[in-house]
Amino acid sequence: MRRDIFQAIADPTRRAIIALIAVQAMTPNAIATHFDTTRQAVSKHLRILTECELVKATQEGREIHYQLEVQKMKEIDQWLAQFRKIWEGRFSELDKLLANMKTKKK
Amino acid sequence: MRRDIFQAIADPTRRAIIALIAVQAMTPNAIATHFDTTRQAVSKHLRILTECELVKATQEGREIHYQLEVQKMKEIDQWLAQFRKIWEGRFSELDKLLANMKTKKK
DNA sequence: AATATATGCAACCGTTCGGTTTCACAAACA
DNA sequence: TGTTTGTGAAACCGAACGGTTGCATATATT
Repeated sequence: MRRDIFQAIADPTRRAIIALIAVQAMTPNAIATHFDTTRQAVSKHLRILTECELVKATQEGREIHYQLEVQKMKEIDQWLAQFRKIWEGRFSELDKLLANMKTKKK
Repeated sequence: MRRDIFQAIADPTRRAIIALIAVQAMTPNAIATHFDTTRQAVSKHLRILTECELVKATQEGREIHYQLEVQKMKEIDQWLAQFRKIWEGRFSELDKLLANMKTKKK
């Protein structure tokens, strides 16, 4: 089991769950009504999301409320940061040209 | 085959390849030397990255140069945007409180 | 022309994934 | 106390994943 954030958000259902509970904490049953699968399948997704700490569970009687750990989402943002430099900056055009020249020179 | 960006970046080797060619375009052979797998395995990764248009191939004689399609990376950024609102804004604390109250009220 | 180099593709293999069905268990309710 | 409700865990299944080995092909090099 790899179980890192990137593997967690790879599944479209899981991304939808994340978006759902980002608004407000929800129980597995409530979440499941939004999808075309069994409650158990949703439960498995929640387990994966919990394992990589993207989601936090809070028991309340017999109900369990799952809520998004927004902080963890920052890790994706941090990984993206290195590329943001490229697509934002003037960097892009000039340096890509230089890179290509260096390659062709050989 | 799902083959969307999120599935593409789920694999750590693929993320490493992306980071590598972000700096400058590279051939499959050159890329493969950076990893502990066969050239063919890298080739398969490149195929997946190409299919979801994260990477662009340019033939040059018998060599093929793969280069990152930085634009495509923005799509991840765009998906992340909805959560950035939450983790950045004052939004977070107050609204999470309200969301919880609304849940408990029932 | 013969050989070496750069590459992709197909077949195969063990593992993981995402789903279902069945069961177990604790909390709430009658 | 018996029943309903909310939930997780286990066993199973077909599909996809990530890797390897072997082969085919086109371009360079000798």
